Amino acid sequence: MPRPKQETPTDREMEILQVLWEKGSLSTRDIVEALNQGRRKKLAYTSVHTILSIMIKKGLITKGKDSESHILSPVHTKDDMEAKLIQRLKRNVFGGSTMRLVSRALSTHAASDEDLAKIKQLLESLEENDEVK
Amino acid sequence: MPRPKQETPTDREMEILQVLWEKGSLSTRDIVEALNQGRRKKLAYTSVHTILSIMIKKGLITKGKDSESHILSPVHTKDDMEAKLIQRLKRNVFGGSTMRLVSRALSTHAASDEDLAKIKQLLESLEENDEVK
DNA sequence: TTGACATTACTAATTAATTAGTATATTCTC
DNA sequence: GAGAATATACTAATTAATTAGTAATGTCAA
Repeated sequence: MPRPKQETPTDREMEILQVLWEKGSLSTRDIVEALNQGRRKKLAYTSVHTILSIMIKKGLITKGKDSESHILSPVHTKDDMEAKLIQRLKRNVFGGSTMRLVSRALSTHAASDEDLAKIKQLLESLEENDEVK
Repeated sequence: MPRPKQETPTDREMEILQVLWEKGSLSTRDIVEALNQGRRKKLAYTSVHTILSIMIKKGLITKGKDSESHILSPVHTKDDMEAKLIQRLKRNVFGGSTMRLVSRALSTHAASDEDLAKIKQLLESLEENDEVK
């Protein structure tokens, strides 16, 4: 058996999704231009097109109806995808522990004071909700 | 150009590294057995061997000297690898923001009260260190 | 030492991902 | 509408990852 189909986006696919989440639904041409913005080695239109085809097959993006049939939109929201990818890292690397993941993230690269404050706020609100799992 | 060489471990490679970090240096046979522990579909010895060869080439694991030439050990510590993978996710998905990553991790799947307390403690210590970015 | 068994190396097959060239279809301009 | 320009589809080539079979090597007991 060969490599299994990857349900989560690859790096390149992620890059494309980021563009779509930021700018909304776009044509292939627009996506290519956004990707090549400030990039040493430009990607060929056709290369991007191939990846987009794969992403459609995977269900990561979808074509518009009728006259917008060449406009591409993300299927999942950015939030959902972020959650899914965190979930994956948590499972594969941190033995399913959110706590371990967060600790590592914080101790490796300290955030700014502001950020720490925000995280604290978030913690407070979580405690208020009494969201025990 | 084809797909770029992946510097970070794949899922299967990660699984092997987890075994090595937990049990220390092991022979191929021991790794195979640990992997197949409680697994519906067992992996063939040779399949694991091939992956181990790739991992050696990548510099993820290394062979012992002389009489231990068939004993395999991880090159990087678990902590280092965790940090590297978090870094990667942060860059590819969260625009490089630790804050956004941690927020998503916490809001998606709430940790237990104990865990929240531990994270709070961690935040305190970070603030004490005055470790700004 | 020689045969049995276990370990390791080599080879192969399959699919995913990435890149891009060529061909076809569509659209816009004159 | 014909020709040019642009957009999309089809095809292809290359490498990584995953799986595993077969060959070669090493080890140990009789």
